[in-house]
Order: sequence, then structure tokens, then C-alpha cells
Amino acid sequence: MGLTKSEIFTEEQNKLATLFKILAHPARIAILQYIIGQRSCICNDLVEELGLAQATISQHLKELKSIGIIQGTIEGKSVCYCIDEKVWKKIQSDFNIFFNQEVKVNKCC
Amino acid sequence: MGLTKSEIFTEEQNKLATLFKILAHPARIAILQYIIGQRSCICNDLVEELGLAQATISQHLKELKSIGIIQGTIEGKSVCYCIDEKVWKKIQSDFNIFFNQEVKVNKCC
DNA sequence: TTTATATATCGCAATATTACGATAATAATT
DNA sequence: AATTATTATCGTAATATTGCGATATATAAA
Repeated sequence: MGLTKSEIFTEEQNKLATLFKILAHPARIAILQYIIGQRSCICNDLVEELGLAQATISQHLKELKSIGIIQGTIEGKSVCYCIDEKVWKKIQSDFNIFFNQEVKVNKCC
Repeated sequence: MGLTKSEIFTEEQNKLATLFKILAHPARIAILQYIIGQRSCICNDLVEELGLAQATISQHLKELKSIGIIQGTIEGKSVCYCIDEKVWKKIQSDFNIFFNQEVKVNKCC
């Protein structure tokens, strides 16, 4: 089929999976790291830095924007992208809430 | 195309993206949460709990096993799955190393 | 030995993702 | 007004993922 059955999972499970999915691409990891290193950047910087086509970078930026982890501000004829620190920390917190669930020892493993 | 250009990214970026990818499905989140709640479980427990086909659950378990976050031990005619706490904590640590990069304030956003 | 139980794997169909060329849209520059 | 620079979007091809029925495998039970 190829269609995730979202309706059988909780909203929390779907939301967490979506966050993971947006981060699950090396180009998007690289984009985030580049923005952090430079504090901000424009789309073309990333095209030169990463060597992917402009359309591809633009699409990755759109996906990162979709979860709010970056935001873009129009500056003349370019768009300045930067990290939204609040969202960045919220995502880290959500991940840690998930990972801080106590893993109990058991019999078999 | 549809083929991620892994060769243009660092090994670290590819590895992190892979970890995110394996966790980027609500069924796999649900499986991990169920195992944590029960300490361990067998494949069939998950089939009943989640309402996905046995083949589907088995495939998700295989993917989780591929990053070592769970391990399976043969117990009679079933397989007992549990969290590998060491790997669990390592993944959490890897994520936090990524998220603890300092986000500096900048001019535009 | 036959049957039942539990899991893994194969093969397939449906859908999603990735990448990019072409092109549209917008604003600055000439 | 025409040109240039920057980004977004559309359309498309290639590949990946998801889900499941069918089937293979392996152990326990009868």
C-alpha cells in the first residue's frame, strides 16, 4: 500500500514521528548545521555550500519551515533563514520526554 | 530521481539522519512505547495491540533492530523483544549533542 | 509424526520522497 | 522599462517506504 495508517495511532505518536521525519534527511541536518554556524543564511548560500540544485534546497527549506524549526524573513531580493530557537528547544524537549521514559530491566534479554 | 545523495554529506550527518528515519514512523514509536510499558513483548502482542498485519509488525521490528535500539531473544516458539538500554541512551545522547549546538541570535529574524 | 503457534521473508501494489529542469514571481539594479 | 538576482512552485522521473497476503521456517504440543 505505502500509506501510513495514522488513524490507528495517537496524535502524540504521529506528531513525534513527523518531527523525526523532517529531520531524517542528511541535507536537512546539513542545512540546520550551516545556519547555526553562520547564524543565518540565504537559499543560494546553501546551494553553493551543499551542491544540490536550487529547487531541491528550496524544497528542503520548505519542509524545515513546516515544523517551524527555521523561519524566513524577506530581505530585499533574498530571504534570510534562521533557527527559531524556541521551536528548536521545544523539539529537543519533546525528544527528551520520549527518551526519558524509564527503560526497565526484564527477564528475557 | 528519488535517491538521496549521501556521498555529499558527512558520515555524521548520514548517521544522524538514519537514526531519525528509523524513528520517523508512528508504528515504530508505538512499538517502542509498548515494549517500555511491558518491559518486553513478542511480535504477536504488537499485532493485537496495534492492529497491523503480522508481516508489517515484523518488518518494523526488523528496522528497529537494525539500529540496535531493540533486541530479540528466541524463547521457545516466540521471540522476546526488549529495549537495549545502552543503545537507547546513546541515541538520546547523539540527539542532544546535535540539539545542544548553540543557537546564536542574528540580525534578520 | 501431525498439528498448532510464532515469526521471518518474498513479492507486489499503492503511496511517498527525492532531485532537478523549467518557469513563474518578486524585488533590486541599470 | 529592461535586466539581473533570488526564491518558489510545477511537473516529472527515479527510488524508497508502507502494508499485506502468501508462504517458508522453526519450535512446542498433541
